[in-house]
This record gives sequence, structure tokens and C-alpha cells, in this order.
Amino acid sequence: MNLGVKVKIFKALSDPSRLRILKMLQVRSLCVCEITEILGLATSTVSNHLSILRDVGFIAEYKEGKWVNYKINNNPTDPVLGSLNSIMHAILNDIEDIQRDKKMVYTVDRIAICR
Amino acid sequence: MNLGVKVKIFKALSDPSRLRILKMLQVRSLCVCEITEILGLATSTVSNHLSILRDVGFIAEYKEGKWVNYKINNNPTDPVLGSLNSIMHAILNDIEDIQRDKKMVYTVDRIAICR
DNA sequence: GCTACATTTCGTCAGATAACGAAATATAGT
DNA sequence: ACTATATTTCGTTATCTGACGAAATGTAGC
Repeated sequence: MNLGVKVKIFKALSDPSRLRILKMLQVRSLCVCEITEILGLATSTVSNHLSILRDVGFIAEYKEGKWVNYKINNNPTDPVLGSLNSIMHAILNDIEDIQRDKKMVYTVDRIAICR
Repeated sequence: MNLGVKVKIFKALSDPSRLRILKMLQVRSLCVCEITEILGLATSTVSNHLSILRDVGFIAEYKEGKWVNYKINNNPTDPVLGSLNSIMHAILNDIEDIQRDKKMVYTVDRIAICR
């Protein structure tokens, strides 16, 4: 395992949208359209962010009908990933943007959005 | 405190040279020319990396004659910085590049380099 | 104040990144 | 098979980043 692989893990966290996604997923699993609605970005942009987080192992996906749900990967094999995953629960909880996102996770309705 | 400030902290860790610098400084304080020698980059490039790490609070500098020494900031006020600082001690120790750098920290001699 | 040395700042350039819309793919129901 | 919906992939564009060398700044000793 070389340094480049580890750098990619840190790069995955170096974007406000991806940090917001991870903190949202700490509330519950979400489909792409729900995340898109909350972030207010293009679907393709969100899909790309999700693939970056998935490729390094922060999140995992599972299909549910026509939806693709994403969830936190709670069993990362990589120790760097594991350490970062742990602190992600403790940090950023006092940030306004994060608090607003989490509130929206409770009220967002995939049926209403994706019609 | 907004999300953008926190993102900058993660960005500071999203570069192989800056990770290497932080792990080197865990051995001991180093001056710019010693770090430059070990990384094999231009002095100006290293100086820029150091300013990025210093600006977010990972490291601090102190002058010693004509040298500028950099050291780990062990009392970060920001909680994100504190969490990341802690895990930085536990991770990357098994990476070859990091191990080689640390060995060089023991043998490098600023007088010989900066002649 | 001149000289030597250490570091920072500046200007430039190539490559990476995040954004978008459009097109392609996948799935469910008719 | 056709349609509608959800997501991904692709091509493009503007901005960010990391690299360098050259010039500027700071410090110590003569």
C-alpha cells in the first residue's frame, strides 16, 4: 500500500459537498435524488461525488428498485479510512450547514422529489 | 465557524508532500532546507507547502538564527484540527515512503546541506 | 553597509478538479 | 416492447493546484 492511495482518501474529504454527504448519511441511507435535492447541485455532479466517496471506501451502495441508495461503510479495511470514519462522527456537528442538511434528511421525501 | 474553514484543513492533508512533512515533524523539528533535502523539491515549493500547513494550524514556526524551524502544533484550538492531529500519529507508519523519510530525518544535517 | 546564506514571494505553466447539460444505461410498470 | 423514472457516463469549461525559477526579504557575521 503506497502513499498515493492514502492521499486519495484525504482528497475524498477535501470538498464541502462530500463532507456534507457523509454527515447526511450518518442520519440514514439516502438515494441520489434525495442527496441532490439537499445539496442543490446537478444530479451528474452528485453522482460523481458519490463515486469518489465509494471508490475510496467511505460509503457503499445498494439497489432498491429504481433507486440507488448510499450508506456509510462501517467496516472499512484500510486503517486510515477507519480512523477518519471514526472522527467523522465526532466533528462538524456544530457547523450550521451540516445541521441544516441533517434536518432536511428527516423531512426529505424521495417520492415527492423524484416524480 | 463555517464549513469552508474546515474543508481547508482537510485540503491541507490532501497532498503527499504535506503528509510526508507532517510525519517527518513527528520525529523532530526541522528547518526548511532539511525538509527540502528529504522531499527533493524546490525550496519555494516546500516553503509553500509549509505555509499551507501553518495557515490552518497543523504546524508552527520559530526562528533560530538564519534558520526557520517548523514543528507540530500540539495544542490546536480547532476540534477538527485536534482530531486529525491525533490520528496522524497512529496512521501512515507502515508506508514505505514515510519510513524512509523518517530515517533520513535522523541522518540529515542542516550544516552540510545549507552550505 | 557589504556579503553570504535561508527563506518567502511572485509570475508562469501544466495538470487536476468540480461544475453543467446531454446522451447513455438501468429498472419498474404498462 | 414501450414509457417513465433514476442514475451514470461523457464532453466541455472555468477555476484550483503544485511545480519551477527568479526576484525579493530577512538574518548573521565581517
